[in-house]
Amino acid sequence: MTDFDATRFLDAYGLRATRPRTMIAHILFADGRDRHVTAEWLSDEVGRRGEPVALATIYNTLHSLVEAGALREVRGAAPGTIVFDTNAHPHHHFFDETTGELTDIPAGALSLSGLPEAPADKTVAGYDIVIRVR
Amino acid sequence: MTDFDATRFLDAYGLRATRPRTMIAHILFADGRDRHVTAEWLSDEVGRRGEPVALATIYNTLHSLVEAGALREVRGAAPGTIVFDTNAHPHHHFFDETTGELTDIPAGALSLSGLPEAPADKTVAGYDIVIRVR
DNA sequence: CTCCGTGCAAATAGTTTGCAACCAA
DNA sequence: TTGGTTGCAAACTATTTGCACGGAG
Repeated sequence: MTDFDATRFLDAYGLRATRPRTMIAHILFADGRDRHVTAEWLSDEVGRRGEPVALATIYNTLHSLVEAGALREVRGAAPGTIVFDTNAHPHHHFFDETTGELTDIPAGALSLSGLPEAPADKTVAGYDIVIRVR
Repeated sequence: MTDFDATRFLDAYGLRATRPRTMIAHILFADGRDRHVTAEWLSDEVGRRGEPVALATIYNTLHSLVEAGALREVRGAAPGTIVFDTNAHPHHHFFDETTGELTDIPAGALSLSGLPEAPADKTVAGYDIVIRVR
């Protein structure tokens, strides 16, 4: 079984260990796998495992986790849905236009050459590369 | 003045020259500049120049133009809004996280090395690079 | 004349907010 | 105790759809 300690995990990110957050942390981080989840999927999954959590709380928690740095919001997926990535480190994605599925591109498999300068008095905060496949 | 012929332009893309389409073509393509527009901005701009057009028609037209290849949908901008780019050729963008503004990156200023293989039986349809600045 | 395109209003989808009740520290 | 959290329902934003009317070819 998993020896994942959700309370400790949340604590490390400065978040109180409440019931919803504990469940969500388990689902997302217990096995250390990289996941791409939507609020809706997560809500369903929470329901499947026990007491449901209000959708608004799902969003709250996801955003808290993003802010804390445990999760990353992925841009470039189908418009109209936010995808959260349990891999918070910089990396890029395949986006399958047919299925809407998002897959990681193995780190280091890809790099940019000639990163242009940011416009005046702006700094580059990062970059997202989405390879669209069909 | 502009010698832009919207009817001819639309015709070239196989689209009938109706009033809404003519107005939109003028706004987007008359001066040949590259533009990033949202449906809402376009709707306002149409209103500013004369008879308004139903928002649904704005969307219809934009999608027709995308399908025809005159316009490109940009992924990776602020979630929840579709941005249409009058530059239909492959190129990439700066996304200003503060203002939500999208700017073109001069073509050729940027290239990708080590484009990874697409997952099994998929083909790469293209890629979008968004450089986030702050 | 015919059919594509349009306008309107209503429907959706996804996400956010306001606020009272609640509970971890 | 007390301020951070939650749940619910209602609000919102962006986009899409259904359907009758209208105009381009």
